[in-house]
Amino acid sequence: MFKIKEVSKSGIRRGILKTAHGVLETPFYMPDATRAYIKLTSNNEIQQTGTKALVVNTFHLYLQPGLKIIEAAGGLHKFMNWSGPLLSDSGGFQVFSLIHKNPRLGKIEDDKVTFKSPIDGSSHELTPEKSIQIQFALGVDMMVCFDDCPPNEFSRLDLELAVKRTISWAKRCKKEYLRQINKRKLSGLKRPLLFAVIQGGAELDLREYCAKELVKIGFDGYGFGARPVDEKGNFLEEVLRKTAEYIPESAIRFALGVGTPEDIIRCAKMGWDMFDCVIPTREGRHGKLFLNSQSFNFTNININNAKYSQDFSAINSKSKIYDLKKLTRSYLHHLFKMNEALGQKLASLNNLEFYQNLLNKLRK
RNA sequence: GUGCCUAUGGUGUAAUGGUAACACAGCAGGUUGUGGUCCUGUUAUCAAGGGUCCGAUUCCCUUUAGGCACC
Repeated sequence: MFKIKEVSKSGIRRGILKTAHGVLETPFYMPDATRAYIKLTSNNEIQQTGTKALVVNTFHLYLQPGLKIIEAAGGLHKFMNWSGPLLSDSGGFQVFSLIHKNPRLGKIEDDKVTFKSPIDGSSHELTPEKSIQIQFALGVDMMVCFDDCPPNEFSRLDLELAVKRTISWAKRCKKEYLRQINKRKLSGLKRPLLFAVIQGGAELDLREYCAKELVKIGFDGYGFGARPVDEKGNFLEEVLRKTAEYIPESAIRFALGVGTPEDIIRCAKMGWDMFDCVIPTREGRHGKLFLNSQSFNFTNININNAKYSQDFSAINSKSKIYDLKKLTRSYLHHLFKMNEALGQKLASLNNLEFYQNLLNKLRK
C-alpha cells in the first residue's frame, strides 16, 4: 500500500510504502542482493549502512540454490535472515541480457523463454506464470512481472514486438498472481505487491502505449524497463521524465537499475519513488568510493590510485561504520593492491552508506 | 680452479644481421533490473666494453653476473 504525504517543490514524492515486513519511506534505494546476499557482506553489516530493503533475483535463486531449499528453509526471509522488505526481480532482464549477448544460450518465443543455465548448461524454461510462482515461493514482499527487455538500440519493429510481449505477459502474470493470492489466502498487508515494467526503448509513443495498456490491467506499481542510459552511457533524461508522467500519480514508480547518484537525484525529481542499482557495490569492488554526502556536493575517489598509498587520513571520517572511520586510506589502498576481499567489502559498505545518506536527504 | 650454458622492460618469456613482441606487475580510465574472475588506454627493455659489417639485440672476443658439471 502506497501513500504520498507530500510532493516537494522540486518534484520529489515523499510517501510511505507498507509491506508485510515493514514500512518504507519514499524515495528509497535498494541494493541488489541478487543471489540473496550482497557480495562479501553479512546482512548485519548491511543494516549498519541504513539499508531497509533488498532486491533479490528470481532467475539466479531459481537456478541456485533452487526453490526446494528456500521453501524448506521457510522462505527467503528466513533463509537469508533478513527481516526487512524484499523485492524479487522477475528474471526478465537476466534472461534477455543473456540471450541478447549470446543467442545460442536461449530462445525467446511469444509464449515462453527457453535458456541454458550459466551455472551448469542445463536447459530451463521460464513463462510469466512460472516467474510469478517462483516469486511466491520465495515469499517476497514485492514482485515484478516477467517482461521482454530489449536493448534500447533495437529497431522500431523489435521494440514493438517486445512491448507487445511485455503487455501480454503482464496480463498472464496478473492472472497467475490473483490465482496465487486466492490459493494462499493472502490479503491486506500479507498480500505481496505486484509491479509491471514499461518497455519501449527510447521511443516515447511506445513507452506511453505500454504504460497505458499496463495500467488497464492494473498493478501496485510500474517500473522503467531497459537500461536508463544509451550506448555511450548518456542518461535518457527525456525518456525517464515522460515515462514517469505516463504512470498514474497514485501508483508507485520504480526506476529499475537507476543509477548513479546524479541519476537518482534527477529521477526522484521526476517523481520516481524507488531505485535499485549495482553501481555502489560493483564500483566499490573495483575501488571507487563515493564520499561527501553531508551536502549534495559529492565526489568519488579511486582508492587504487598511487596517491593514496601514503594517505593516512580516515577512509571516511563521517561514516557511522567503525572500520570506515578508523582505518586509513593507505591501508585500504594496500588491501586493494593485495586484492583482499576485506577491501572490497569496506568499499561496498562505504558506498551503500553513501547511497542511503543521499536518499535520506532526498526524503527531508 | 677447469669446462659448458645463460644474460632481452619491475617479473617471466618471444622473435630477429635492417633498432624489438607477449603476459603479468605498474600508471590511469570505464562499469546503471550484479562481471569479486570483465573491458579500454598507457609507461617501461636488448648486462658492460671492444671487434666484423653499409648496418649488431642477433655473429666474434673480453669483462661482469648467474646456473650446471668436474676438480
